[in-house]
Amino acid sequence: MASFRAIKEEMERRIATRQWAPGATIPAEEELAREFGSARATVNRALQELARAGVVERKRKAGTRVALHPVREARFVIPLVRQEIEAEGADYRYALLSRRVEPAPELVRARLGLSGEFLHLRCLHLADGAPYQFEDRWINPASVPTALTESFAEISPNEWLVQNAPFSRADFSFRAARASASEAEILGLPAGEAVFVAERATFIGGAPVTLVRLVHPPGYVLRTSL
Amino acid sequence: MASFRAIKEEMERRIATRQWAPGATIPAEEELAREFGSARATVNRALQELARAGVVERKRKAGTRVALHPVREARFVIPLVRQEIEAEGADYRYALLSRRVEPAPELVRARLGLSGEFLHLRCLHLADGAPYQFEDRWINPASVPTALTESFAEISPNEWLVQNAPFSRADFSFRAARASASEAEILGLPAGEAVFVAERATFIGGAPVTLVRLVHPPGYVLRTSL
DNA sequence: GAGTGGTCTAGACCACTCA
DNA sequence: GAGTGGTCTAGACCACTCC
Repeated sequence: MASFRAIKEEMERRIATRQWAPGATIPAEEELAREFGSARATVNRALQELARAGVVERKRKAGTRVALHPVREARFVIPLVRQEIEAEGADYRYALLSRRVEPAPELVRARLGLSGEFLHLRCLHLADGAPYQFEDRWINPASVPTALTESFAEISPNEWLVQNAPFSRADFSFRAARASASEAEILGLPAGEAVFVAERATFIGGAPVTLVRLVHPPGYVLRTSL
Repeated sequence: MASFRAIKEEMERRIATRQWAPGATIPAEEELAREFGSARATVNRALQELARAGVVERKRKAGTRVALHPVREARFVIPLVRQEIEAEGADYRYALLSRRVEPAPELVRARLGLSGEFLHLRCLHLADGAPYQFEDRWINPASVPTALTESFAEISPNEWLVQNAPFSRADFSFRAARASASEAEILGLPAGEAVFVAERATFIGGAPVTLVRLVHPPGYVLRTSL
């Protein structure tokens, strides 16, 4: 009896020792199942996990090949701003700048694939009194109806949504940009300063939940390790 | 007949509509299998994927609950520059700007925890003839001795290291910055333009391998999804 | 057309954890 | 002890893709 974990480890070993060389096609599932004395489904599970990790590439009919350039994956945590700030030992404060229900602009339609009225929130997160993150958020009332009855005066949309709006898929993007006039004013920066912009769109079962743009002043660093 | 994808989507819908509320325990696999008219293994696969995505939490005997704090981690792939450029259908070119063996400056010592002579490479990656990424790299000859005999005239250190220098740990950081005078010149930008800077330090068994600083002109976006 | 991976089923046993 | 998820099997059919 061989567990799919044991089979996966043995396969990793063969790849590491180049017994299965980069670019080479490895035996078909059925043959491996015979070799390991297991069911094909078990071999299949091991191979699917390796494929997801980028160690092998699979195609029907063509078979399974050892990846030439193993794709490394990194993970990073998505912290609550508050936790991020408090972890640095700084004092966290939150301020709601505006709250409106309004039609989504083109940018939001493009990202979420939906038009109509959204709840639009703008707020500022401060660390020790200094602007740390400007949050510009659009919430889809069809997915999160209760958001319409929440004032967000005391709790940030960030924290509220974590508690009230699960999602199944999220798209992230990160870029550098020059601060717009309004962003510069809100963050207390000279116009055109280099800011770090993170954007996140979340969906639940295909329906858009929220789109948020987070703007950080210079000095902010997103870190991760592997 | 219900596919595990269809079942997963239906489950996401129930969570979205709060038919299954955050924190609530959902029916056991066997019961769901009866309801969907499928095998328990199929329901199990749908639930495992939801659990991996952080949408639900599962414990033996206790059952499956809708997660209160969905998703705390995102993953992103670390592509080779060349693949990144070619994936966009652009023409990739590489140019070595300089290659020297020299003492590590303070910044490198701080990041890698090691002083002494390093191989210092500066190069440029172009997409359709336009600067796409400026790479400033320091390689530890103690960890990668064969790097000293490689000219890097034809192959970028990026690709060469993937093939020749395994690593066991990596630290990443991402930030926005204003381009320095030399960076602006190399990338063909006005001085002070907002650039996206990625930094990566890699280690093998505790010994530093390489430190690289990658600078991208405005317009570059790091994407990931979950 | 044929080979290979993708998925589903029905049943079984195991492992963990709660009461 | 008992309930629930975790995994495995043996067999089947399907879907994609190469030839």
